[in-house]
Amino acid sequence: MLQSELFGKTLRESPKDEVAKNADLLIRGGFVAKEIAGIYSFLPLGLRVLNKIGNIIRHELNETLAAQEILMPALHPIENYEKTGRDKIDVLFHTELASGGRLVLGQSHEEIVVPLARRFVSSYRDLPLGLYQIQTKFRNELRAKSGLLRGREFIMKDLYSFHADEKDFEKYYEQAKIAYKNIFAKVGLGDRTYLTFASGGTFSKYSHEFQTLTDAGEDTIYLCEKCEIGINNEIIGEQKKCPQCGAAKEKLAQKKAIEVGNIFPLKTRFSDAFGLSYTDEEGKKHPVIMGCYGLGLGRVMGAIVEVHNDKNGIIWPESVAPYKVHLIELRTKNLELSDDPVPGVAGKLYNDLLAKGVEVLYDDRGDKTAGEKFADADLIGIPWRVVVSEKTLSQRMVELKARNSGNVILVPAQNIYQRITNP
RNA sequence: CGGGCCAUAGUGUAGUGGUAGCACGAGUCCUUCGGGAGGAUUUAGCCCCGGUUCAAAUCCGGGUGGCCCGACCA
Repeated sequence: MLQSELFGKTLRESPKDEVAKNADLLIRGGFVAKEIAGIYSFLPLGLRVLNKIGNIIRHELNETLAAQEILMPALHPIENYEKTGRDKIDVLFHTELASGGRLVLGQSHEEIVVPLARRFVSSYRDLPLGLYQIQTKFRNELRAKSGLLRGREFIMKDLYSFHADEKDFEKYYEQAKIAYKNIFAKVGLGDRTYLTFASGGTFSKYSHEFQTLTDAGEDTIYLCEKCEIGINNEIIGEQKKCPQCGAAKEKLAQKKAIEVGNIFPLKTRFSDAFGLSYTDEEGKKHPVIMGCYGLGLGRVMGAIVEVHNDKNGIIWPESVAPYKVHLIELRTKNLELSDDPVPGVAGKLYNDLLAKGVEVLYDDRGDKTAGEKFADADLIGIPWRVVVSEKTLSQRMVELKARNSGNVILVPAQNIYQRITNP
């Protein structure tokens, strides 16, 4: 992508109405733009990050959980919610059809996916089944806050699993923990995201959250260093100890964290409500056992920014960075463009990297000073910065800088690919 | 939903009753250009409604919106 043509611009100053670091950096870097509180547009850079996160999730759910991706509607008939008693949930947005039918905007999709599954699931042979989607959710939060961390409209992955019995469900649930662990590791949050015990509500003793440690988080968890798990405030309040090893509350470390995902057993709560059942080998009918697994993409993106930044801007983990390489040309002073070797070398490197499948943002802007380009590169936070200038070309080299370590080396242009693929 | 702070140009700000200013951005020109360059010139603004006053960005009332704290968060 030529940066001269990129939609969105960096801002020199922090927006005055954003305190949250994630919103500040994402807005200044040109990743997102705020529409109203808790509702953001994703610009080209931000969308690329969001899609990277989404594809990591897809890969993991497809491979580890054999789940299948679908896409369900955002508009839901309220009748389905009346069947489950969730029509009274206060975060629901309500609307209606021109013909008068009442609708709600989806905040979760049990009321859609269960009737959907009922159309096709009738035998034990149809189970187990995992269905997921990545889709916009709507929650009429009383207070949106913390930038992308708590929005009123947000992209979420929601997975629903269907099982013949408890045992099969539990097996899948444990696999889901592994899949989630893999996902958070891949997006660069692995070292500070903890499986956390939370209340199971009415249908189970526990559910589990995935909590990323950050002071920007709105939850308080208790960390058991020994078990490497967290315990949610509501659980610790009841039990005063680690549910896994029994360590006393006083031995646990109190931390601020943001809930980036959750998984929980639904048992038969929704299958009962919609009559979702199957017939076993002996012709007997049983309710389907369900689990539900959520993961907020925007929230993950915000959490990554909260965790990976310095005073100059974002430091994207390579797996989710909008581009792998930020190629910067610094044109030579006192030379006509046609006499300047810099754009030619930079342009060739750009095309060579593209041909090898490397994602490159090419800062070809001719009217920006070096300082401005470097400041933008730091802010945007692409992992590898490559500078082509009169100075580097005088040594027949280009400069390679790692955003995370700050290490700078001079290498021949043709060695860049090898350097960034085997650093 | 309770409480607090706030609302001036695309962004950040100054202006506390008397002609709305500055910086950045954006446009044009010149000189610059390896860490947010300099000069010239142009562009663009008082959230909305009502009230007080000769006169309101400024004071008062009511909206709307934003941020923060709390409550809430299947």
